[in-house]
Formats: sequence, structure tokens, C-alpha cells
Amino acid sequence: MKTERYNPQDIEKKWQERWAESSAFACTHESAKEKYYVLEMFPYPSGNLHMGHVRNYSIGDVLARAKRMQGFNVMHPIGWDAFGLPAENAAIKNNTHPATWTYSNIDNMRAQMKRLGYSYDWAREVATCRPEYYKWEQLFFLKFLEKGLVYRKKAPQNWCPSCHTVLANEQVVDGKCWRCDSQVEQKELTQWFLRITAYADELLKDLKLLEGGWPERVLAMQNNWIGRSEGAEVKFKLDKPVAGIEDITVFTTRPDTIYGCSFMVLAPELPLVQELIKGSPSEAELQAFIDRVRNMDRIDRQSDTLEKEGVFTGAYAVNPVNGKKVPIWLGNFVIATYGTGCVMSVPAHDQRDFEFARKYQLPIVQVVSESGQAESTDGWDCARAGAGFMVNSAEFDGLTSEEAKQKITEKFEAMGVGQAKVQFRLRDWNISRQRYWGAPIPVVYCERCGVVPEKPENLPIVLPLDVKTQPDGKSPLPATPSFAECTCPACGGKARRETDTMDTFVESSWYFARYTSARNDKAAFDMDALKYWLPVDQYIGGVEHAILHLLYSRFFTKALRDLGFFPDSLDEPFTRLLTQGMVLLGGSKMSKSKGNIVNPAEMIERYGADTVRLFCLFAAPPERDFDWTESGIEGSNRFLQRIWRLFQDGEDKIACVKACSSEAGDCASKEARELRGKEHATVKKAGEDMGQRNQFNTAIAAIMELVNAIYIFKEKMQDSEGDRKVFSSAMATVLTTLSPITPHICEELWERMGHKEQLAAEPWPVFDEAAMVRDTQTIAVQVNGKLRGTMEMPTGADRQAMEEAALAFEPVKRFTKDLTVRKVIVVPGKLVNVVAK
RNA sequence: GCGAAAGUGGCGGAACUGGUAGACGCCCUGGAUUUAGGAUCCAGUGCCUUUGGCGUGGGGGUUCAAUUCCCCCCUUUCGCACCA
Repeated sequence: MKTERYNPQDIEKKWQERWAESSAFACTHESAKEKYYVLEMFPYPSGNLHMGHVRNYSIGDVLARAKRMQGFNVMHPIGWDAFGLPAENAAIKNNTHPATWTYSNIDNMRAQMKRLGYSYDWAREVATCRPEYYKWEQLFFLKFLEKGLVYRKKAPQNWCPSCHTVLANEQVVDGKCWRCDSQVEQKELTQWFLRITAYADELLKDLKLLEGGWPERVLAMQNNWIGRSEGAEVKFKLDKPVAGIEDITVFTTRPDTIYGCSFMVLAPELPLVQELIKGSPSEAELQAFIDRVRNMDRIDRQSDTLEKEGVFTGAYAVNPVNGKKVPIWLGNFVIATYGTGCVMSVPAHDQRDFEFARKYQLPIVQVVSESGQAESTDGWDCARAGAGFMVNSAEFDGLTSEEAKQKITEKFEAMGVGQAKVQFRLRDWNISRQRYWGAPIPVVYCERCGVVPEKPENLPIVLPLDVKTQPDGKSPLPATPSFAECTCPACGGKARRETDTMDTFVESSWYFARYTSARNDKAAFDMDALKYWLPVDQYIGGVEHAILHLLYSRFFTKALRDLGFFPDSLDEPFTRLLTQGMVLLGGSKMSKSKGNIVNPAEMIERYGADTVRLFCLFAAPPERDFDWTESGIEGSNRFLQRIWRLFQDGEDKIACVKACSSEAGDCASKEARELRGKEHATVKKAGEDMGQRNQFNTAIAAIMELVNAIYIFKEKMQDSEGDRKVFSSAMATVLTTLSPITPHICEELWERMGHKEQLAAEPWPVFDEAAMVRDTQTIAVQVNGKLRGTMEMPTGADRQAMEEAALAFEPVKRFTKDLTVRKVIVVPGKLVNVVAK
């Protein structure tokens, strides 16, 4: 018999065309069905899909297809995070335009995605570099501005000299640029900020809502990043006020220890320090210290090996609670941007203060004692007592430190010198970028009116495309008169347009919502569609976005909610998050520079898209890293060949039936009943693993078991209608349950079974628990908890029958020969444990 | 230092509420088929001193029974880290 070979290239193309023709994956919010929104983090159009993309999008596609079959109205969209620096750099290098480069990459990658058979609703595709998209972002900017959520500030900024732009705090990793690894410098600039700190509390609190749906480590990272500390702000008056400065405010998490404050340390770069040291006899020395600290780079400055250094300013402050004069020092370890940049030092109870006090021979006063007795601090080698009883603290002596925290804070309030204060580590988000390829910021600088927001009706402020990128990477916009020179929206006079563009993370902070009405040119969103589709039920992407993108999107969701763009009830954008692992080669991350790359296009060419998808899902659970191996992908291909062959060899026995269509009455033989039982068990397991547990590897394993069982059955089956039906039904089940993972081969064989409707439109089979009940069960037999053998017993055997059978079981007799049976534990249908001594 | 995750055969991994540890796949071994190779099929495949014993990072504990629950420790990976 001549058998036809499995030829994925033809099959896959055929079905991709059919799905497109029938708009198989289009969706609408006007549906009575329960919705399910599956989203993978949209790609940056860098040129070609890499294996990480393939894994990411394959995971999402399986989920989308499985949920669709399971009766949900599924939205599965895709788009392009299309603004950003690489486009500019590539354009400079290849002497082209960023837009040309970007759009051609999009075309290429879209074709590659289609070649993988992803079930996207392509009608919802967005590209963030199109004015139809960023227009709405410019509108949000104006609304944010109105609400005070956007503001302009001059401050030292993270500056990447190689990218020629500032970076957000989140984009500085170990003192280096997240993109190009260059050392980040500090540069004083006037920039636009999004007031993410206004939502710090809510962003932190709502992490609770995500528990269970998000990986704990991502929640932990966000928690860390937001960094909430409770404490108090306290004002210390200067002993001798200097020009314009009468007092210094410190932030402390330990207001209870204020009686132990013996000095104060300030961050050297604070402006108030300049005032403080002016005219001091040692001004020159102090200035030298300040300059030296200022010039240290960020890494050295913040490493824990940094030697703590300080200088005494000559000035004193007065502790408000006891009137003691404390010297004011400058210290290289104090961070100007945290709290007030001024620290009250309590060396007895803070390790860092302790070391500093020892080094510069400053007094150490104990105010918290575990025993409640004041001790001498002379012999101490480190700071002590996080909690205990107050000592040396006037009327607070004897209180617990917890009580004192509150009481002393109340005292500050009563005295009018301070109050309770919650401090966050989170900083506002600098969104200005001194680069060309980004969304223009819709404000102008008018000679007469100053900073003027654009009028909403003037949006979009279109990024001009007729510019030439500069070889040095500097933005061409300031030198483009048609863009930079404009009229003031307020007075109509001469004005200059803002030529910085927005951080690309702004675009990706709301794209998931735009998909719900991607073609709407009247408004950013259609409220009905938002209410129906949001939040995203399952979001899938790499953990590298644990802070950046995910935090920004959470912030945008809350801000847009409060501006009325999003439904009131929407607090979080992504209900569940899956952070997929990396695809490695030879144990390390695939990278062009290392040359350890597996090109998806090549693999698709060699094995077909189905095999590539199958391997990506089978090799490991989705959140874990896995190593790409040649033998692994061949194994996956072999499995599909095996299904193909099973179908070819059994074609004369296959009837056009659906999954789980054979009935108990068709099962004349034990073998038929076994296969039918396995079939139903597979539907159950694969359905749960794919639809609920995101355990695609075990779903595949279960289907492989079914295929193995069909092979065994085929050898033994009778030429009877019943057996043919059992066989055909099991085949249909393989195709149906496997179709989310390898949709093309399944569609093809489904059609060859004689079905006229697409498998993509087929519902998930319904399993029958009764079918899974077997004639006999294997019972494990233990003696004292150790397995001594197994016995086959009729299903439903009662406890007594099981106990008797076990006691009569030869290995049990042998192992209990010299012992007395004390107890017999019976787990019906599973095991018998004979306890003997 | 703080926080999170993870340690199971030669390898990737399974075991969902404590109940036959190693499903499924890779690798490997033997056999069938083939001129040969490949492919396929069948059998085997945790370790050992094999009527038995030992095995889920190590050590204790709870239990008739522990990869699973509790305590202590070790290792690896990741994130944060002078945050007052």
C-alpha cells in the first residue's frame, strides 16, 4: 500500500488560508457568551521572530484555541510596539528611515506569525507608531496635565550618553542603561513626569487583588520597587539660622528613637547644604567633599562596600523633643531623593549610624532596651534592639518601642514640629525622551504664554516623516522648522513645539485596551467594549517586564479609570499573569553575539509549524526555561508522523464521527472498553491542563498516551462496527484535543475523516465519568507501608473483600509470616496496607 | 542582609486534596525488518551486593503511609539592597 507522507508545508498553508477566508478567529463584544481575553505582550518589530517569541505566542495561542473550544468568546489580538530607539539606530546604520525600517519589519514578522498559524483576530492589529494610535495617547497626556498627573520639573536625570536620551529609574539597571548597557550619567534637565507616585498606595494595596493570579516573585518585585515605609517627618530647628534656612526636616521610620539622636547627616548634593556651608570657615573643604561625592558614579555610590565617609559642617540642629544640640554632618551614603535627604542618626539602634558614630567618635545613646534597663554602650560592637522598652526618653520611658512610635509621633504633632508620614521608594516617571522616533508630546512653548498644552481638536500632533536622522543619534526634530515652529494654541503668537518625544513605555501602557475597539476613530475606546472585554484574563510574557511595563500599565489603568476613560470598576488590567521561561541553547540564553541561535523560520521550513509549536509546549512547563535540542524537536515531529501514520494505516476503519461519540454498547470487548475509558480520561485531563492549569506539557503527554493506546487497540480490533466506532471516536478525540497545539495537521486529518466543518469551530468534547470506570482495578498491596505487590480486583470491591484478598495474597503472607497483623488500612479502589508487628 | 522560586533517573520532566515515585518524551541497549543507512515495529531501561535492599538536596519529626505536612540545615537561580 502506498502511503502519503506527512507534508506539513502544504497542509499548513492550506489551513492558514482557510482560516483567513472564514475569519475563523474574529470576535465581537456583542455576544451573550462569557468572554475570555488572552493576550501576549506585543513584540517590538525588530526584524524577525526569535524562538522566545514563538514560545510566547504559542502558549497564548493554545490557550486561546482551547478556551474558544470550551465555549468562551475569546479575544486574541496582536500588534506592534513600534516606536523606539532600535529603529533609529538601524535607520542610521542602513541609511533608511525609521518608519520604513519599522513597517517592513512589521510586514515580515506578521508573515512569520501567520506562518505559525496563530489564531489572532487580525482586524484588531495596532501599531503604536501610527498617528491613529498615538493620537489618543496625546489626548491622555492633555487630560493628565489638566489633572496634575503630568508635570514639568528640572532635576538631575539619568542620562544615557550612547542613546542620547534620559531614562526612567526603572530603565536603569545596576547603574547602566537597560538597553545598551552604557554607564548612566546624571544630568540636570527639565523634563515631563507622570505622577505615578500619586497612585503608590493603590498600586501597592492592589497587589493583593493579584495574589493567586500573578507569580509571587513578580508581586514581590513590585512590592519592593514601590517600597513603602511608615514613619514620621520631624523638623529640627537650626541652632543658628542661616540665610533663608531655619530648620531641617528629616524622615525617620523610628520616631521612637528620637531621644537617642546624636547627630544628623545630610545628602551632600542637597541645595540647602550650599546655604548651610556658605561662609563657613571650612567651606572650601566641604565643597571639595560635595564635589567628590557628586562625581562618584551611581554604582560605587550605592554599593555596600562603599566606605562611609562624612564631614562636619560646623552647624548644629536642635532636637525638638529634648532641646539637645546635635552636629550636622554630610555623608556620602545619604540619598538625596529618598525621604527629605536628611537623616537623624541614632547610632545605638541603627547599624549604619553606629558605624558612622564609631568612625567619627560621636556619642551613642541607648533609648531602647530589651530588658528595660539602660546600659552602657561602650562595649557594643553593633547597633542593638530593634524592639524593646524605652529608656533615656523622658516621659516615654518604660513604654514598648511600638507604643512609643505612636506616642512620640503624637507629641510631634502637638508641638507642631512633625507628623506621621508614609514614604515610598517609587519615583515619578520621567517620560521625556530626546529622540526622534516616538510620540510627540502635545505642548508648545509660547514666547508670551509660556508652556501651553495643545488643543484636543489639534490632535494628533503628527511626527513628521520627512526628516533625516542624524548620524550622532540626536533628534532631528529641533532642527525641523515645519514641526518645531508653530503657533500658540492660546494666543496665536509665535511658539516652539516640544521636540522631546514620549517614552515608548507610554504606548505599551494602554494598548491592551485599544484592542477592544482598535478601529475606533471617534474615541480612544468604546466603553461597552471595554466593559465587556477588560480586564485581560490571561496575560503572557517575559519576566523582564516584571516592574517596568507591568507597573506602568497598572498605573495607567488606575489613572484612566479616574479620568473616566476606563470603567469605574476596573482596578487592574491583568487578572492572571504567566511569565514564560526562556528558550536556551546549550544551557545559555540564545543570543546573536554568542552565535547560539536557532532560527524559527528554518525550523518551520524543516519540520513545519505544528512541530515547532508542539516542541515549544512539550519541552517544559511554560514558566520554566528550557533547552532547545535537536533530538527534542525530532521527537515532537516523530509524534506527529505517528499520528499521520496511524490515520493512514487505519483509514479504511475510520468513520466520520466526532470525539467521544462511541457508546458503551459499542464496546463488545474489554479492549474496546479500555480504549473508550482512556479516551474520556484524556478529554478530561487535556481539557483541564490546557484550559485551566496552563500545563501544556502534561496535556500533550496525556494525548500521547491515548495515541499509544489506539496503536495497541488497532492491532487487536475486530472487524466489527462497534470496534470501528470506538477506534474512530478515539481518533477524533486525538485530533480535537490536540488541535489547539498543532492545529494544521488536526484540521487536515479531521477533513480527511469526512468532516465538512472546520475543527477550529468544533466544541471541546464532553467526557463521561462513567466511561472511565474500568472493569478491574489494580490494587497496591503494602505491608507496613512498603509495596509488596499489586492485585487486580473487580471495580467496586468492598473493604472487606479487599482486606481478605490482601491477607490471602502470597507476598503478604510471606512478609507477615513471623508477625501479628495489627491493623489493615483499606483505601477503596487504590490500596491495602497491612500493618503487622 | 531582605524577598521570591527551585532542588526527583544519563537528560527534559510527571505524580492535581498524603495512598503503587519516575507518567510522557529524549538518550541508550537488544531484537525484527532492510543490500546498507535512515525510518518503523517489538522488548528493555532509577541504583545496588537482586527470594532482597536503597532511593525525590541533607538531617530530624508527624503518620498505617510523606516528593507531598512540620522543624532545622545545605545548594542553585532570580529580584532588591547604605531607603534612614
